[in-house]
Amino acid sequence: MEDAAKQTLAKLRSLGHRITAPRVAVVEALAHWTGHRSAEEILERVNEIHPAVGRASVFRTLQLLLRAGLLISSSRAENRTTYVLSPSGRHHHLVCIECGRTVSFGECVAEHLEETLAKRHGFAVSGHQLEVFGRCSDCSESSLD
Amino acid sequence: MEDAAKQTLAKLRSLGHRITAPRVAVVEALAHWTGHRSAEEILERVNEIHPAVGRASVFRTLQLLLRAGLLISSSRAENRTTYVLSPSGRHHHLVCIECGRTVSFGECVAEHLEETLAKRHGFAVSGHQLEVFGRCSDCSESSLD
DNA sequence: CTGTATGCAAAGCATTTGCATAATA
DNA sequence: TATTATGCAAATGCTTTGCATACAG
Repeated sequence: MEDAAKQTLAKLRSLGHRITAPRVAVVEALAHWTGHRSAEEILERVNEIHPAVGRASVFRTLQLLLRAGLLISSSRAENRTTYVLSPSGRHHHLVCIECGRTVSFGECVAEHLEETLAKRHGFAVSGHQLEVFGRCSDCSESSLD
Repeated sequence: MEDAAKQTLAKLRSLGHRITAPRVAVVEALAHWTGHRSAEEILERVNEIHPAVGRASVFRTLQLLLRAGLLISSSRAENRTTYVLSPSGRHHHLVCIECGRTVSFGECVAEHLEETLAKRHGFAVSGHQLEVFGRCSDCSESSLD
């Protein structure tokens, strides 16, 4: 099993949640990719291996992971929400505002900020997401509408 | 009219889009707030002054502003997408992963990153959003489910 | 055992779309 | 005047929910 999947499941368990087959399946599906995926894509992949897992469980698991700070979501791509597993709670990517294509990158410039903000606003910070918007090379070539 | 609204409309016009009453209404509604708002809230405010403006125009205008890089969206709050006007294309905020409350902040740590990423990935960068996730003070007090 | 999680299918809703009409530049 | 934008209302899906059943701990 991928490392990210192990970490994620371990953290889920430590929060008192049960480790069930559907949850393992969703986490493994997510861990198989590096970029953002829609709930539908995740369901499809889960069903290839566990046809019995229902749509509802996928959505419930995504919500659980989101609340646990183990998953990052974005609404820019097309018209659906997309998700990336992130045991560290941090994610950084470029998003094309035209076609929704996303490209992840590693530079993290906000780690020290988390502490400052946590103190200032009384938040228990669990992570962050940096989204850089723009047009990808393909979309830049076409007209701006 | 707020400054942000003027800037936004000017940029829209310069991109070749027509300045219509519904668009002005949406932009003014957005400029009236500092935080994220849902499409429904925007529609309500617009209709208080321009009852004739329809839901579809609000959504179409939001999409237009998004593509023009003048608006930032987030999908964390509750189950709806929320929007903030941002003529600069940049936005930074804290989001509570439990109740969706958002708090904006000014520190920008990504400006120099935009250039690097633009070159490396061939993106025409138009802005960015930094979302810091966590539990707000109220939600930290309640159990973690 | 007991409380949690699941699957199914139907319900709920935010968002989009088609089309005739109206308004901008 | 030619185009672009609008309103209406219905259609479209994504996401959520109720409930009886199955399962983790």
